[in-house]
Amino acid sequence: MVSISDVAHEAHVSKMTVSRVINHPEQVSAEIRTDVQQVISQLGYVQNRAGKALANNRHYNIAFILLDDINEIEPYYAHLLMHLTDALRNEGYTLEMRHDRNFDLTNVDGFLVCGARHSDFDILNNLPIPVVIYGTEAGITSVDIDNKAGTYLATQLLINQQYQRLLFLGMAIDEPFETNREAGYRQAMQETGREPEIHHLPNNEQIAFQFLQNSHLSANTGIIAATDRLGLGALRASRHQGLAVPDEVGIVGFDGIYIHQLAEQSLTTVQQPLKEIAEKMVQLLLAELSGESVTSEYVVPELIHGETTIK
Amino acid sequence: MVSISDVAHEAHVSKMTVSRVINHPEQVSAEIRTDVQQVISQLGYVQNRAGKALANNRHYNIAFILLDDINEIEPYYAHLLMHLTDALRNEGYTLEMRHDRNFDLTNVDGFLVCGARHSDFDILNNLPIPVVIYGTEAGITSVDIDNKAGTYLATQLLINQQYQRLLFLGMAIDEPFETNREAGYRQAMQETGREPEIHHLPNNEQIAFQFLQNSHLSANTGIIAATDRLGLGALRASRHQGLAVPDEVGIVGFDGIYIHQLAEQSLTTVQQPLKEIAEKMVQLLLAELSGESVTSEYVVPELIHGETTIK
DNA sequence: GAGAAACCTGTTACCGGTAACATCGAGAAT
DNA sequence: ATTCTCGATGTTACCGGTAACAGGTTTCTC
Repeated sequence: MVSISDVAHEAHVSKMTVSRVINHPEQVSAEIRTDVQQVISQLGYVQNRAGKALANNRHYNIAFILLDDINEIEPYYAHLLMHLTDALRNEGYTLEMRHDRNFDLTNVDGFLVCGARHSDFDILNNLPIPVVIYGTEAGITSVDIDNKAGTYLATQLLINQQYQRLLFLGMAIDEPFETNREAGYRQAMQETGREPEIHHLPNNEQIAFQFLQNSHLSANTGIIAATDRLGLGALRASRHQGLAVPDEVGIVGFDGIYIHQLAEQSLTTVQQPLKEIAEKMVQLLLAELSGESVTSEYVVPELIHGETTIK
Repeated sequence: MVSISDVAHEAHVSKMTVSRVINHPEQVSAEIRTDVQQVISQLGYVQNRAGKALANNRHYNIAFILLDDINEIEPYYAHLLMHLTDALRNEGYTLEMRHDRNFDLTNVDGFLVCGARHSDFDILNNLPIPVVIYGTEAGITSVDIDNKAGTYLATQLLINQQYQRLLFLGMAIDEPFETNREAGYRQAMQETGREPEIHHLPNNEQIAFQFLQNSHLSANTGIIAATDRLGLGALRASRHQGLAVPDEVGIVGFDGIYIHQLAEQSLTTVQQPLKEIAEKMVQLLLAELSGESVTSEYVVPELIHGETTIK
């Protein structure tokens, strides 16, 4: 592996000049700068992360902490992880995965957290290194999807498609993302003078399926599900009861995890833009690391039209 | 963060003695050793990876390269990744994810590769740092599941359950894992004097579903699927045609990715023991890194009884 | 009981990089 | 012409850890 000394020697300058060309190119004369840059690309020099880490009192390593059950969220976990890694790699950082609540500070510069619950926020708020969470909570830098806007869009879609009864399948947990998804539905209903009808269930397609078997379904029903898993349960129940989807029952899920696979019909859904989320999380974390003060950000969900809504 | 110097100072010894207590404890007198160990745990000292990396001419970072389409294999990708990370973390390494064919050597000590195809092996064979692949190929250290044993078990199960016709749904690719899965089926068929019936399809539940709609199904059929996705398609087709599963049609998948979710009935399947696979991969890679010569390993698949086979 | 060997601990130098300071030459100011 | 300033580069020291060697005791050997 070629080191900064090799470059320095080859370019007949000191290591320090090479370092400057990389980190503060404006401090180096144009002539020497191009010389050195040429030698760098000629030798294929890449900075050694360990050396840089030691000199800068950094680790160039970020811990990604997954607090959700991995079985619950595999599909988007994998994608989020991939996008986070890519974004960090571009900045010379590695991503280390964890799935416990130790928040071990050794050899990491910051935390990216996914699936944090109320009970975690106290600890997260008092960590001595930067933290960015995926989700919403006052006091912690976060990136979140606009959940309310998502279900609002979904509900509007089903309203426009003339379904008479509009049902919301929510999750049986007390977390902001659930409350907000419900709020989006409520708002769309209220604006069009409809009575909301809300059921809370565990986030499981089988349970949703069974619940809807108990005479909750009828023709001309639109179902707004708080998650794709619930939406998938609704799809199965509809088909099982001989109700045509989307002609008699329309369904919109939330998350966008089943687009590529599995569903008997592809689910219309509110998709989480995972790449954008990952990039924003990394951007915020690195900004915090360089001492900037940052504010939480929201991303806009996108309605993906599948085969469970009309047209 | 407490450094080795802090420990040395507190324990009234040199840095070198502390280093020895950690890396070569047998070289230090019992008395001093316990002293130092006590100071270490008292101060909560943990080695700095960057310092260690620089001194040892290592990076303590491994690249995990995913060459499969992430959409194809999300579910087990997420789990494999988690187990790999855990195993490496125990040894002081981080795992860095990639999904391209660059095999960039900078800042990594070795590669773990998943989803490599024939065309990749030339490059992999000539990399100057250790590589362990998930799968089989002569010349490259690998960990693989015994695919043949898996389908052999699956086929035997369906034979024992008295299904008359036994169908194998294979994948339409020419890779060892496919050939071996087919071979396990063939062997079990041959040993019981049956005629194999094999169809090759793209690995997609919808395609399997449609294929089986064309009069390929009948009562008293056992289906051995080369993947869970094909198995899921078979399950849907059976149900759609009013064939009772498992009473009239028995189905066994392969991979174990749908155990926790999604299927209308849980799929009986040949499960890949991902934790064991991950641990073996890491163990082999680290052994190679310390100069030992290693040989590829196989892990034994386990039959998971779901609701698509009898009892 | 002297020399050798074994054992234990400390010292030095280095891994690759960068901050802080030192140096040097050229042009500006007076 | 002399000093001042500034821009460009080099030198030194250090980040945290470890290999290689040095030095000091103790134990063994005959």
